[in-house]
Amino acid sequence: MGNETGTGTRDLLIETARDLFLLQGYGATGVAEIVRVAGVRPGSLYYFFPTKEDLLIAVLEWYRDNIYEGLLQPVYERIDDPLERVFGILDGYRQMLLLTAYDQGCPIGNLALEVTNSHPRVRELLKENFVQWTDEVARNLTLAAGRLPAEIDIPGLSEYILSVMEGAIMLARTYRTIDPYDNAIAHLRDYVDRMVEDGTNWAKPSRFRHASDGEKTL
Amino acid sequence: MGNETGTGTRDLLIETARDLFLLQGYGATGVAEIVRVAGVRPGSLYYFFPTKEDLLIAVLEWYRDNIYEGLLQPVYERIDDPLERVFGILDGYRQMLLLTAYDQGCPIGNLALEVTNSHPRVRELLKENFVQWTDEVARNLTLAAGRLPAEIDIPGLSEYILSVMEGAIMLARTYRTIDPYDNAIAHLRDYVDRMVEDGTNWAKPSRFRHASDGEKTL
DNA sequence: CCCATGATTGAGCGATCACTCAACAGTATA
DNA sequence: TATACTGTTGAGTGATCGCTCAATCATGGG
Repeated sequence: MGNETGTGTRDLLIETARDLFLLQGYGATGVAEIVRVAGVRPGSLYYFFPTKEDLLIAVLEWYRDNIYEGLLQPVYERIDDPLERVFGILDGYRQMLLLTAYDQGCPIGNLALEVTNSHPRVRELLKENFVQWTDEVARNLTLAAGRLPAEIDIPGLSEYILSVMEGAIMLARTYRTIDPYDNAIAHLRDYVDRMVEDGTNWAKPSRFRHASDGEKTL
Repeated sequence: MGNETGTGTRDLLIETARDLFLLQGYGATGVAEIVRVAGVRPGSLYYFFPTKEDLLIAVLEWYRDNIYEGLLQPVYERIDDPLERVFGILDGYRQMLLLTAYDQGCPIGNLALEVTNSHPRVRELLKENFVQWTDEVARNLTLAAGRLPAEIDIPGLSEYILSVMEGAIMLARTYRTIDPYDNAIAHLRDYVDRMVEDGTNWAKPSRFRHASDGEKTL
């Protein structure tokens, strides 16, 4: 973490690229723009990063290493209840959408669909970020497990929550209104509330009914 | 639709761009590549489309005008039950993920996060495609309304289903495994099943939190 | 002092980017 | 045949792309 040696140019480039990638995407952000905003010359960038993709990797590593300071801590300072902390995290993305007028959503989700077919290391880091997010949600759900059905699949539910959030951000950014996000979180809240209040009646989602599995459904 | 006049070059360019945008994204696909794959010269493209963005607009209009043939009809031929038709549509995306080895997800979702900050007409068409998809799901849910709670917000639930699907595709493409998609659809199936099987006990998701019994929160 | 090392400079590389345009071909109508 | 209109051609535009590199600077140790 603390890069105590050096002049700070490397960190400056990572943070500049991070912000520009978030606003414009990876492909739409040129190296020339990054170095111009950072106030350095192209050679300096390529002294630290062999390619533009290595800079993207460093940005994704930054997100992975700063999830607590940037995402969790502001929520955990306000909220103690583990279940409400999960919805607090979701509310953080809501604030981001509103404050940036839907220009910024989830940094990882933005990049995920854009660079999925690129270098394996990039995909690996996208996955690491998603897994870290999911694990943190799962940790909170485990702390609230007393209120949830015993047979609940906490990792699966956590991943489901991530799916809902990413999809809802996509719709909110496209529509440029918060309604799709609020609608999705409300449904999610209802789903979780049902587990809390009626745990014994909760059916573990397991029956996979894919048409591809053969039988014609009527 | 039936462009009976002309030589077909315009349609050929739209379909070629559609396929390349789906595989590589909008920004990563160059005009030179489109005309090379289509077997025409750059001048022909710019005879029909003033800018590359106008070609993207034509592609989005194509998706809007061909949702039935490309997405719904293959499902509706197999499945009659309106509720199962919804999950049949979702299974179509599952097949796409598997058949393309996670290279192709939802064509609209791919573009949505990439070009959200571009020309208003593009955003408008992305929205039109999402709304059309949601409306079709809502139509099916309405046909199945007899099995659903009377007070259910069908448009809201339809939009929620779209959120879940788009987020699940994002995760499946990043992880390069179908598990996140199956997990999300299973949770969605469970959510809908609960409404069908226990409609009277279903509460409209809005202000339903920690009803009567002891408050543990904070 | 000298030197090694880390860091920076800035001109400039070839390739590709979206895009242009004057010339021309094909076909139908007059 | 003459005119008009729809497409097509392909060389070529300036700008920007990611990236290179020999030269230079700053700094601390021996």
